[in-house]
Amino acid sequence: MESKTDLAILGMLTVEPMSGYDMKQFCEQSLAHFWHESFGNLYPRLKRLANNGLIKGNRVPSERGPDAILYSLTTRGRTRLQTWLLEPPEAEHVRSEFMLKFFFGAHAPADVIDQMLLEYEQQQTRIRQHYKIIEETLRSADDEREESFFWLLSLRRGQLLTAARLRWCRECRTKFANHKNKEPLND
Amino acid sequence: MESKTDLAILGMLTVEPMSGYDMKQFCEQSLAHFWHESFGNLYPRLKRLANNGLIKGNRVPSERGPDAILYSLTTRGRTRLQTWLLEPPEAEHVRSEFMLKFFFGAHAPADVIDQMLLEYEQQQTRIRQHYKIIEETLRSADDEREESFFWLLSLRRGQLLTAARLRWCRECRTKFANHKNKEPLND
DNA sequence: AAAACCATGTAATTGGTTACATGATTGG
DNA sequence: CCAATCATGTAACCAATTACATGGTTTT
Repeated sequence: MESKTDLAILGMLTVEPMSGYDMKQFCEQSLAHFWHESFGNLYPRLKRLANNGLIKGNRVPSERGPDAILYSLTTRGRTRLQTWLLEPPEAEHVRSEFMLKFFFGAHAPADVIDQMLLEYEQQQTRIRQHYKIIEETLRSADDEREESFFWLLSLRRGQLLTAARLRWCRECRTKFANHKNKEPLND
Repeated sequence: MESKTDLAILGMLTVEPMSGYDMKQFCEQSLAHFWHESFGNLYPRLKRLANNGLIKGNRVPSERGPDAILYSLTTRGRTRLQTWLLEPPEAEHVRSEFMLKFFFGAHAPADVIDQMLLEYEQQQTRIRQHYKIIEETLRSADDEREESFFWLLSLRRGQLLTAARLRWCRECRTKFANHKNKEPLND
């Protein structure tokens, strides 16, 4: 009954009270490189959590649009989050269509794979720029929140991984340049 | 109706004819760091694909156990694989429970997160060793298959990413050592 | 003879996506 | 006034996991 989404919600509410809409944005801005949520999942989960007393919601007028439901953590919710943090994380079932395609890339025309790599490189470059902005925001915030220690390290991980992906991309594209004259597998 | 699993199956069958059991092993050995399949998903998919004429299966005696159904690509299957490779990969919905926990790590006792990082580091070290073995196997194979170009580059990506994760892990654990005296957030 | 591995399969469940519907508010 | 953004919600769908069931073969 309890999904990881529930825990993500509880986690986000430790940052500050949020609406479902806020959470979607928080996912896209701050958790994007390791977490994802959709509205169709978020809203029903929020209702359930409120019914179970882990969060509570108040209808409030929004500064920028129609009324929103601002949720905040209850004691039970905070406790649940803390016990979850004590459990070891479950094994992940990764599925990267990009890498699946690349792995079987011998069966595609070379320039198609090359193009795919180019777009991947551009995407990673955009991500790198995004990280830079986040880093400035985090460092310049004189909030001095305890959490910023973990937020900066999470960011750091994203930066190291993006750098590695970019390096791989360039290596690939170089090797590809020599390889390109050959035709795709004649199958 | 068609899932990515179908394409993964078609892809694996370009390597050689395989049974469902073989495919599960292939996923665990060769695609592990970017693809995952379960039996409960694989077997029904294989039947569907065979019914639709994208693959065909023959019951054969196994060298090491009970009879197996050896599947191989049909012309239609190979064509489907090739057209899929031309399409750009879909955006991925990443969900890393490990990172979710880490991001909210300020709400857990420091030594719990430290332990989590330690286990993560050990896991990545094991993966690195696994890659080393695969690399030797791939390089020493005098198959000289066209595909090995892509296989080695896929491996290379795994190695770069694992190195980045290990580096991050060590950075984290160092910073943690200084941070540890502080208590978890008093919430 | 038991344990471990080989091999295939099905049923129940579930967690989540997509698409759709609605409507308020703001900015150009 | 129109488009974009803000905001919440539901219904249909689906892909995949988990758990279960079965039984052959090899190794110890």
